[in-house]
Amino acid sequence: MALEHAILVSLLEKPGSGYELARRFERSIGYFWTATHQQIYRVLKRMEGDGWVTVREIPQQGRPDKKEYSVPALGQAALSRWLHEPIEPESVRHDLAVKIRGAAFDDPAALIREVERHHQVHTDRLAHYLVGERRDFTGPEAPVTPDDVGRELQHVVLRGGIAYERMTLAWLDDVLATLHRLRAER
Amino acid sequence: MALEHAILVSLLEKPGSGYELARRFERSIGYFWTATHQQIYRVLKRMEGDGWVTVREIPQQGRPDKKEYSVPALGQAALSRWLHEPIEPESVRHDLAVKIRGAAFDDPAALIREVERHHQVHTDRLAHYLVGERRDFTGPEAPVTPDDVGRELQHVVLRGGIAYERMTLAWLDDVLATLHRLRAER
DNA sequence: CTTGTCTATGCAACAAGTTGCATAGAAAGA
DNA sequence: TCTTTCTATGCAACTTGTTGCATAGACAAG
Repeated sequence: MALEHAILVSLLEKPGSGYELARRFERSIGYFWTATHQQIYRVLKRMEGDGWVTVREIPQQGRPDKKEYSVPALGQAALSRWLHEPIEPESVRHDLAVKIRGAAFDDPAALIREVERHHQVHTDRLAHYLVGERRDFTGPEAPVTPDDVGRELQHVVLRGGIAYERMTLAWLDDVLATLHRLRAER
Repeated sequence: MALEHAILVSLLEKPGSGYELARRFERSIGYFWTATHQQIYRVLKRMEGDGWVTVREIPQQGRPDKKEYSVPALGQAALSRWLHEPIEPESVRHDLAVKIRGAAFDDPAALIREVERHHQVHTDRLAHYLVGERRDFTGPEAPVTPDDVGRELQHVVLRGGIAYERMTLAWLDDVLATLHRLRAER
């Protein structure tokens, strides 16, 4: 499982509670790794048992106490081990592609709205990435310190997200053009 | 679950056995939807129970009998229903992105080989797609018949795969350049 | 004053996906 | 001849991931 490792990375970048992790998985990290809060709480429990994370209870006034997790040496070692293992290039699960091929046995034109909806979602994601990029990665390049290494690596991952959204939008345009053409020719 | 629907699409395109489906899921369909043979057999059993597919036993000499599945009206109706439901834009699981961000807490240069390996895999996939495209989708465009609709839709999905691989390769080049730069600056 | 949202954690049940193993004959290669 | 690969199907056990629900105080909107 790589959820454990995604959590380790996120906690190394910044310690936080399960709840905070869940929100990060809806934003930055969630764009290339998704997880629900139930999953995160369960895995955190196991990781705590394995000594990969340590907890610090933080009492709060007016809201439930939170458990702030951070990563001790044992957890960082576990991450290192994983980093040195080869992994399989990702396997995709692309519902929309299945639908498009399936539309041959139904009405292809009926898919236009669905594709437009996806187009909108990806447009929004791209805009969101670009805002984040302008906010976090502009300005003069400072000399390389350990922190800048992390910043550079976060930036290259973000550039990947941007490239992915742009490619997807161009492809969805292609899909829409194809669906419109098929409808016109029918 | 969408595996059922991916199977319906594949069987509508061409009836076949569980074994044949498993192989298709390693090739064309598998590039946007993966499944192992155990999963396929199990789901086919359930779909048979639901009347979404029908079986025809085909005795063979010299090798085990095979069960050829095809899709009756009930299955096609199930597919239609799914096609008219909205779906969530896919959630990605991109191990490599997690590794890249994680490398900030280890040695980024150690990731170079892994990234190169992924680059090679995606280069091969792209080449494979391009061969398939030349084989199946070149030549003069025939007038639009129902079969051509399917062909057009398969082509636009394949173009999506090609665009994805090209984008990924460009991004991996960016990642490699970044990792080399960080190593040089260290 | 009631409804809804936010913070914060968690259990239980279920669905989906993975891994390991088993069978078994045919054909091809070492 | 022996081993491997291919065709063809399947069970059992396990790991992951999803869905529904529960608790509970604070705060904001209607």
